[in-house]
Amino acid sequence: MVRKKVNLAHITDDATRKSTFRKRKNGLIKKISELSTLCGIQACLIIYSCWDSKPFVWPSIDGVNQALGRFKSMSEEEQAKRRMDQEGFIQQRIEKTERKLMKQCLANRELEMTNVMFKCLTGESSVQSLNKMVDLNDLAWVIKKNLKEIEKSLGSQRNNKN
Amino acid sequence: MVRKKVNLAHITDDATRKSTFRKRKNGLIKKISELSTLCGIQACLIIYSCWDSKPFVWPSIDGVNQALGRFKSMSEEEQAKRRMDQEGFIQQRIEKTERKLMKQCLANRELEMTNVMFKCLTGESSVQSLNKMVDLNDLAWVIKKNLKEIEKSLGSQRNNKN
DNA sequence: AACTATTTATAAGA
DNA sequence: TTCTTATAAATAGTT
Repeated sequence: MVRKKVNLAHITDDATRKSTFRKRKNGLIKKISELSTLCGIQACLIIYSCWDSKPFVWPSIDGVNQALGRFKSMSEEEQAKRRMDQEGFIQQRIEKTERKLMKQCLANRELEMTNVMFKCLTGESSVQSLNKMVDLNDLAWVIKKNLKEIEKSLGSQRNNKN
Repeated sequence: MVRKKVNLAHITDDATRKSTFRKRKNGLIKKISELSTLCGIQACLIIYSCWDSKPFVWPSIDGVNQALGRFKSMSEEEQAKRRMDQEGFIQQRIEKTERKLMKQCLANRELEMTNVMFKCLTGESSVQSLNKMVDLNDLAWVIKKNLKEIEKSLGSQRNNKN
């Protein structure tokens, strides 16, 4: 262990640099999404790295995070009520479809935003830009995390009741 | 003191929200500049808040404005063509889902949002742009609805288990 | 704008 | 890569 104070200069070792990049990139994404949620502001983050074939863009996932924030701060009663009037079978279908839809919506948001912004910033032609579209795995990661948060939130609320 | 764990939801108190924004914005700028230095990558951060009259841009507003200038000076035809390309590309993806109509609606909003964002960045009619930004809430509403569905599903699943 | 008790992020190591 | 853990760094609440 023995963590050292970070030396603010370019990391020369390839493996270390890549590892640091992964960790700090995730940290940054978390921070910007928190800032957006907490303070209700618009923000955009673009990261180009040699390790990702496509530029990472965090545009308005902000909308989702804000929605999640509101969801989390909902009163327990509302949530309980919401849960009550549902039938299992149909919800399973809804869940699947809605997840898919949300993913699709986000993906398309990302595609558009990335496409336009990337072109703006680089002045590249549209064909080249299309090849550099957002990595959908990044989106999947965000969605997965959000869903985990929801589950956690629901779980702990439930536990509090019992 | 007695610092609490941060509640990830919109801060309602104005003074607190502003204070938090100032602190976290600085933190974010520090983080992105560190990431850039340490890992030798390119990154861009844009923050638009109601407390700053101009959007904050890192690394420099000049570089971004320059890039955006290229976009603005593009011919009308090129922009129209570009837009068609995007919609065509996205449409293909949409056809894979069961929710074509809803998606199209969102796509249109996205185009508007992108335009608005660029207007903000170029400092062009920032007041109008800010007002339009609020329309993002409509989009958030749609996504929020989806999330509520997921919430219901998760809740009933849990109930079914017990 | 400064201060710290805490939380949060993360450099190293496994 | 992923996870763990000791420590550095960020920051919420307060003055």
